Amino acid sequence: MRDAVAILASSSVVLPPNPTPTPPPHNPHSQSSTKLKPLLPRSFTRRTQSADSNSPLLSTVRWDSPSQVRNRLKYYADLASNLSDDGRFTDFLMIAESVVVSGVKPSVFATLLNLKLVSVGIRRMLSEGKLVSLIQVFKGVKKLGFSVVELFDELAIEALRHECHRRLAKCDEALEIVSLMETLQELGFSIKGLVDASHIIRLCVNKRDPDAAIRYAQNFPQAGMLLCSIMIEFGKRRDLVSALTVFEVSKQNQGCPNMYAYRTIVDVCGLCGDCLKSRSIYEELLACKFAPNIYVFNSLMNVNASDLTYTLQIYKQMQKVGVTADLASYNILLKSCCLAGRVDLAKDIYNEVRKIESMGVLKLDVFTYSTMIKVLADARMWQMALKIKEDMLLAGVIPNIVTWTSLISACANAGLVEQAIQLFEEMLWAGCEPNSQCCNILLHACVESCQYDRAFRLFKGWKANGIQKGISVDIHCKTENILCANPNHERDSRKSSSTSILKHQSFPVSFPFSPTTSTYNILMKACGTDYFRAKALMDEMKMEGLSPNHISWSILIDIFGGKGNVEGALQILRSMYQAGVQPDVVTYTTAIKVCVEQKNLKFAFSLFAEMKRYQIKPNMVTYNTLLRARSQYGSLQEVQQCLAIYQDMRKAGYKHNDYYLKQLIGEWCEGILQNNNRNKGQFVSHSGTSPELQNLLLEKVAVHLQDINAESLTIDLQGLSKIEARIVVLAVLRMIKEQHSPGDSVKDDLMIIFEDVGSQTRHKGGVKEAIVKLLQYDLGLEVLSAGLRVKKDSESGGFENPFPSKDVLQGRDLPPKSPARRPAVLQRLKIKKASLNHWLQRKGGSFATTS
DNA sequence: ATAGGGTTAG
Repeated sequence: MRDAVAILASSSVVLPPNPTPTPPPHNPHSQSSTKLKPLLPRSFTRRTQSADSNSPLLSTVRWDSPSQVRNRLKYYADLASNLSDDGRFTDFLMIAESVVVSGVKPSVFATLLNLKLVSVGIRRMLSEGKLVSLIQVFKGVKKLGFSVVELFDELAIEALRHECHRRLAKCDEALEIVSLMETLQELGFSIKGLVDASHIIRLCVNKRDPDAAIRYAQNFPQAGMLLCSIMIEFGKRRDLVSALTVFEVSKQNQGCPNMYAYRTIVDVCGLCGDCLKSRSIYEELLACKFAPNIYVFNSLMNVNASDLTYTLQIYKQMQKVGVTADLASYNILLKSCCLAGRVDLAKDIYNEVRKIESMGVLKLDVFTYSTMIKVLADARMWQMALKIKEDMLLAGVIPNIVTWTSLISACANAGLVEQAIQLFEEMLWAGCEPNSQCCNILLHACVESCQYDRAFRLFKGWKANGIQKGISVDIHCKTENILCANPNHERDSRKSSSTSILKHQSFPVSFPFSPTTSTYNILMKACGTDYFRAKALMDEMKMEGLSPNHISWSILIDIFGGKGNVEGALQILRSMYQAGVQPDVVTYTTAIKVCVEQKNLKFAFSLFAEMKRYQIKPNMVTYNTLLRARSQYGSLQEVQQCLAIYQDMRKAGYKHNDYYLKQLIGEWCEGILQNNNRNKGQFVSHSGTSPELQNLLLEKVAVHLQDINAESLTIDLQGLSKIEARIVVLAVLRMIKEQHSPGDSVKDDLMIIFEDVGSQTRHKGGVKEAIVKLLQYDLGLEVLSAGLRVKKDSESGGFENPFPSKDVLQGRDLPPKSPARRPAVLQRLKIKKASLNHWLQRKGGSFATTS
C-alpha cells in the first residue's frame, strides 16, 4: 500500500478536483453501489455513452496533492469494486481503462480494489453461468496490463473451478472444454489448478477425440509424457485408432525418437489385442535405424507373449544388438512359456536365471517364482510347484497373494481339494490377506471335484463371519450343519447361535470376504441341475449389488438344458438380451448343446444362424457340438446343413477333425448302394486315406451337394483317387435321387470330368474305369465317353456311342501319350437325362442288382 | 516407466 501511494505521488497523474467522498462500506450486502450512482458521470451508467467518450475518466479534472490522488484513486477502486459486486463488470472494465489511461499502473489500482467485492461479483456471474461474458471482460482487463488471476481470491477461484467442472460434465465437444482451458490459461490461470488433467483427458478419450487430447496436452511443457498417458487411456478403451493418432504426434521428441512413446504404443497394442500392430511398429522403429531400448523390447515381448516363437525371436534380436536382458525380460519369457504350456523351456529359463542370480547380477523376485509356479500349476505338477515355493522361501522372497493363489490353483488343478485348503490355511497363518480371486479358486476346486456342499459351506461361513484361520474343515462343518439343518431360519440362526459359537473360538483375525460375480458363477455351477437354487443365487447376486454377466447366464442356460428344458433355455437366452447382457460364443454353444441333446436340430441350427447374425464367431466347440448330432442326419437337407457347417468351419480356419462327419458322408453316399455289401466294405477299407485327401474329398462332396440348383450337373473328379471319386459320384446321384420325387424328371445330362491321363499320378490312375464300372454295372446307367479338348470350340460334340465296359476297363479309349505341344485333354463321361430318369423310375432301390 | 493369479461350452 505504501508503495502504491509512492508511485502514485511520483506519477504525473491528472486528478479530479473534488474532495474524496467517503468510501462506500465494504459490506457486499449493502446497496452501496446504488447510493453512489449520483456521483458518477453519466457515462458510467450507460455503456453506449461511455464508449464514444474518448476522454479518460480522470483527465477532465486536476488533482493536486498525493493524498488527494490516493483518495481519488481509492474512490474509483471502491466504485469499481462495488460495480463488480453488482455484476457490472463492463463498468468495472471502463473504470479500470480510464484509470490506466490516466497513467496509473494497473498493479497499483489493483491493490486498492476490494477483492472481496470483486469476488462476490465473479461468483455471481459464474453461478448465473455467465462465464463467457466474464472471460470477455477479463480479456479486456488483461489487455490493460492487469494480472487477472490476482483479481480472484480463493473463493472466486473455487467458483471458477466449479463452473469449469460443471461445463466439463455437460460438455459434448471435447474441443470446447480444451479451448476454454486455453483461454483461461491465456488469462494467466493454471489449467491444472482449475481442472485435473485426468478429467479433461477422460472426456477426450470418452468422446474418442484424439485431436482435442493432443491440443490439450500441448499446453504443457511435459507434453510428451502427457501424450503417452493419453495413449494408454485410449488403449484402456480399446481405441487403438485414436491412440495411434496420438502416437504419431508423440513419437518425435524435438528430432529424436521418443522411446517412451514407442514402448507405450506397443503396450497399447497389447491392451487393444492387436499384437500384430505392435510388431509393425517395432519394424518401423528398426527401419528408421533407431535402437530400441530394454523397455521397448520387454513391452514387445510381453504384448506378444502368447506367441512363444516370436517372443524368443525378439529375445535373440535383443541379445544380438547388445541390449542386456533384465529380470523383467526373463519374467516375460516365463510368462510366454506359461501361455504356451512349455514346462520344459520354462524350467530351463528358471534354472538359467537362478544361475545368473548366483553370479550376483540379479535377484529373482516374486514375479519369477509366481510365474514359474503357475507354469507348473497348469501342467498339474503340483509337487514341483511346492518345490518352487521352497526355493522362494530359502531365497528370502515373501510369497504374496498371487503366489499363494497360484500355489492353491496348482493343487486345485490336480484335483487335490484337501491340499488346496491346507495351503489356503497356511496363507492365512502367514498373515496374507486372501482376495476374492483366491477364494474363488478354492470354491472352484470344490466344485470341480463335485464337493458342492463344501463349496456352499465355505461360502456361507465366509459371508457370515469373514475368512478366519483354522476353520478349514471341522469347526466350519459343525457350524454349517446347524445352518443347514434349519434352512427356513438360516438368517436368524446365523445371527444368533452360529456367530456366537465362532466367537467363542476366539480367533483373532478375520479377513473380510467380498464375493464377486465370479464367486456366484462358481456357486451356480455347484447347483447341479437345481435351477431354482441357481436362479435364487442370481437374485442374491443382484441383492449384493453385483451384476450377472454372460457367464452367469450361460450357466443358467446349461442348468435348464440339463433338465431337458429346451424352451426354458431359449427363454433364458432372450431374458439375457433383455437384461442387456451380450451372449458370447459359449452362451450360444451351450444353448446349441441343449438343443442337440434334446434332438431338436431345428432350434440348434436356427441358434447357429442367429449367432452368426449377431457376428458371434463360432469356434471349434460350436462346430463339434453341431456336428455331434450326426445320427440325426438322414435327409439330404440335413446332410447339406451339416456340410455347410463343415465348409464354414474350414473357411473360419479350423482344421476339420471330425470322425463323425467323415463317417456320415461315407455312409450317406454308400446308402445308395445299401444292399451291396461288397461296395460298402470297400469304402470302409479305404477310408483311411491321408487327411489332405479327405479334406479335398469332403470339400468336393460339399460343393456338389450345395450346388443343388445348378442348371447343368457337372462332377469334377480331377485330383481325386478312385475311392474319392466314387464317393463324390455316389453323393451326387443320391442328391439327384432325393431331389426328384416320383414324376419329377431330370432336365439335364450329367457330366463327369476326369483328369488328363497324361498328368495322372500312379495313385490316381484308373479313376475313369472305376467310375464307369460303378455307373454301368452297379447302377445300370448308360455312359457316353469322349476325350475333349479344353478349347471352347469343342464344347458341342464328340461323344461316342455307348461302349462295352470291358474296353473301358482296359483303357482302350485312352488318348495317345501326350506329345509336348498337344493341348490339355480332359476325359469326360456323360450320362444322358433319359438314362438318369430311367434309373430314377426304377422300383425300390435305385441300384442295379448285378451280384 | 516394464512383468504375475479366478468363473462358462466339448
